[in-house]
Amino acid sequence: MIDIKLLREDPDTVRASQRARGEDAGIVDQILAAEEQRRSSLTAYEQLRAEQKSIGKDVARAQGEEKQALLARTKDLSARVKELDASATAAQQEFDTLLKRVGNIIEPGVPSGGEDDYAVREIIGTPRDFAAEGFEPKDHLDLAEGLDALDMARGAKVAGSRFYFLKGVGARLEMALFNVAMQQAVAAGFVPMITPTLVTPQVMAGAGFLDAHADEVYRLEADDLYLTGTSEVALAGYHAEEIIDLSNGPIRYAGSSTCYRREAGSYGKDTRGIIRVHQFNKIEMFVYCDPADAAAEHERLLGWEQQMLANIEVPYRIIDTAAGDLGGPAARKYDCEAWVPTQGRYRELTSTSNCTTFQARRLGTRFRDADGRTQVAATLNGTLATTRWLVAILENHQQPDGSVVVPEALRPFLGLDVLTPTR
RNA sequence: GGAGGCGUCGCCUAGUCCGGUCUAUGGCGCCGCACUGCUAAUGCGGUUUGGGUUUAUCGCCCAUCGAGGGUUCAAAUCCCUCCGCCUCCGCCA
Repeated sequence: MIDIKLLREDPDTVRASQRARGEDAGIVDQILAAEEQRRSSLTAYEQLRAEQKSIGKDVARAQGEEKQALLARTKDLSARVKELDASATAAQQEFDTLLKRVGNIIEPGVPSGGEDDYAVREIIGTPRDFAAEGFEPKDHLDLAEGLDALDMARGAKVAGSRFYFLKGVGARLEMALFNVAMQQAVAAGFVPMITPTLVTPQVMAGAGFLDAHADEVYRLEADDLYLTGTSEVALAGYHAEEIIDLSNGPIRYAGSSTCYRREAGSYGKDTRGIIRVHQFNKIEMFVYCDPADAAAEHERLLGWEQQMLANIEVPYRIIDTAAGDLGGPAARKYDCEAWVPTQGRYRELTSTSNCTTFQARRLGTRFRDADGRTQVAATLNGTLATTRWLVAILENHQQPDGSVVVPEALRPFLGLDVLTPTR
């Protein structure tokens, strides 16, 4: 949720942000009208309510006929107060509904447009030339099956399409990767967290995942809970309705969780292997900080992602996601995309978003600034490792015989230098 | 799953039985001022959060006693539902 004060004082910035996202700029005027309505009906209610309370005190003191007269008056008043209360509540709801439809104000410099209008910020490393090496690279599924590291067929048997078993060295590789990620996070001062993967509707909505992403989310109707698609959700809810202490700098959490995504509307896309699956694991960085520090913290998160990507030694690029592809809560988003040789293109491995105060405002997470006043905190998130990283590791480090060289940084955690095919 | 107890503005706590004078008591902590050679002690004042009004301030008003409903002219207080914590019983990885 954006700041109504900003919308009131600088509606043009909000309109420009909406246009860059390809969304309705006209909503700004609707909100201003609804806000006007909200305030006037609230004032009307409060005035009458004050009168009612004041007469209430007289009632308590009065006796006999005087008391009866006051009671008659205040009975009538009571009914009118109820009416005004109802209309003030309705105006507030109308206003809230409209305000929640506005995405976060994009940061200056974010490219306008949709999914394909990203700007490439940097390209790191060079893809291997398999032709020059004299062999055709296998895709991650062929490699993993050769290593007996992945069982898609039985995943489908047990849970349906887009489910899988990581097996043997596949399971070990993921655990090694996650251990490296957690070790790095702890060294950087992050507090490790293993989070709930089921959350209440309030938390899911507060984190911003019931707006545009509602189709993506699994819901457990019998219990009125949602399965989270990232530990960001639980970590955003962690300090909901709290005033947190940021006087010692940002609070940084490294969340580890299984992630669940319905992948609705992606039928036929990425059906091979574990690029796009309903369930995977992830280590996620999540930060609460002073909004004034948020842009700098965003760069730091990107830096930690890059440090982690360097550990797996794959070529990748960094893109500055276009406004229309940001999702509601993000003001800016950088994705790191690794080169996938058999696809001849870059695929997302990490994503770091600066949500500024958007999430925290809705969740009620505030801090005390230097003047002792409460202010809405900023939240940011970024990926440190996911199951999908295995795709990039396997494909980029494969050898002609189907074996895979283990990146140096993973070896101490995996206990293997090379993964060798079993068939 | 069953029975009982509890939930008050940072922490502790009074108030709930019996609705109105609660503008929620007191202590601790914290902040400011005064006093003091310094510290301590002492005294005085302040100290939930959100919103409205005004906006340079002061101020005034509304809401907030776990959450949401209800009864009533009036609810921390009475009723209902839910949540959380504690104790006991039952069941079970």
